[in-house]
Amino acid sequence: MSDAKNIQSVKGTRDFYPDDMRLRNWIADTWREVSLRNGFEEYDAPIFEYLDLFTIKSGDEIAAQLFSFTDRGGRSLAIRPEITPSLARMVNARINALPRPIKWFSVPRLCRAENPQRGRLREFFQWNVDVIGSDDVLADAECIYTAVDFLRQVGLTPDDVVVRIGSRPLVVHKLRQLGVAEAAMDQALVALDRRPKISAEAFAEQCAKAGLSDEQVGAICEFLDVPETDSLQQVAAVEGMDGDRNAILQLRTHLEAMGVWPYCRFDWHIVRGLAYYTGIVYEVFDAAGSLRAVAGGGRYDNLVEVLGGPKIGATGFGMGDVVLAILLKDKDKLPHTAGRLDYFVIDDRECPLSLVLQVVSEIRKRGGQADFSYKRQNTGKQLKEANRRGAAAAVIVRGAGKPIGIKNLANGNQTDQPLEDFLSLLDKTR
RNA sequence: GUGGCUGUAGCUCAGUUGGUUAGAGCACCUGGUUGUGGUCCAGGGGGUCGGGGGUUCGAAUCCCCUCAGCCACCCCA
Repeated sequence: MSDAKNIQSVKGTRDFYPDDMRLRNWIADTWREVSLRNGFEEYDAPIFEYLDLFTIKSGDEIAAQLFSFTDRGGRSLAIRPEITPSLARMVNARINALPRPIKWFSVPRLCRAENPQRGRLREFFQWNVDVIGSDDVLADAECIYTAVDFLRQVGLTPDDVVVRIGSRPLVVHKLRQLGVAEAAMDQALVALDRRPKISAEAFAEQCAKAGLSDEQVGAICEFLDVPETDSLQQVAAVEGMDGDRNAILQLRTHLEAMGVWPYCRFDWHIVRGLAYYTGIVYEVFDAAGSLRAVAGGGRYDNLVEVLGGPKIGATGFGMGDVVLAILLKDKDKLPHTAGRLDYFVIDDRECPLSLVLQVVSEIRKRGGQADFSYKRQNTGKQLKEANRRGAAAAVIVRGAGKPIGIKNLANGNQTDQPLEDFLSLLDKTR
């Protein structure tokens, strides 16, 4: 092995040791629990797809951001950077058979060939929640409610996180009123989306590139910058967009009725960078604003059609595990999980190993988590091992026909009883 | 993909203007304990100083390349 090489994990990837895996499972399990109680059903798709599935929606430049390869049959494939296109593909395939609204969620593992930074890796997990087949703003409200339901469940309060809600049609409408050309619209929105993240000079440059005049930039910024308390009157004053205005007003009414409005606020700066959003959009941030967005989403009524399906309304969001974990750690909301075991079986005195193995097997047969020491050593050592393993209790076996001891390792209390009684108790609590 | 900073045991870090065989705490393992744990005491394993090359009598230390992490761009589905 003189030519042995130390191969490290690939840039932007993570190893999940048992400690890390417990955290990952806790996050994913909580995502599932919240999804299910909000009426969403789980789906999944292949981890790689035809490259075209991803480029159709977002253009060829996106190809630089994903891991693509050619298989032995010459097919251009890519590891999924998001799951929404797969979702659209799956929904399209059975569009006439699925009862609507389609409320689905997934916890896919995704890969993007980006440069890793704090809160951004090349491989990560993302909770996706979508409602397809409804134009009603109730669908948007349900998605936002589900996101907040999760945040609340893990102990985050309105002091910790905020859902900033915007409306693309509102901003587009305003830009039209200001005389911005349709052709410049997408670029203008991209500039506005970046505004909080870049310098004033860079923003001016972006706007100039989009063909906006200084007057137009000044007017739209003035419109976006109003205090949140005035945002509703502001919407009411806008003319000629009744449907989208009503959606905004109803959204707030629904979220108030569901009791999650304290987590939310209108913020017209939120327009999302991607072109395919068509309605209400939102992003979840930490209150201090020191991290990237924890989650983001909105309505995308054209996407299913673009991917070869009927024109059908859709809305949803994604929440990544990386920023979320950082936020939870900052806020001291991570669960203190430890390796756990129900019983650690110990042999006392001259108890034969075969009896220990029998007891272990009987406990396991009844669904109890049980383990034992591979070493035949004194009771003290075995108890030490039991403690190290995080066992709730030690089962001390003394010999055939003799009572066993059940020692609670948290408080040291020990009770003796016949093995049969112990096992039948396990049967009952099973 | 571009630039800046960083890189010493599993973890947190020492390591003095380059100078013997690179250290500490925690963690891990073993023993003290023919026998009821967490404490304590003693001992031990584990690092080619991220990797490669160069300068030098001599490199963890200086130089170059590379890999990775963090940060700023790009991008953010």
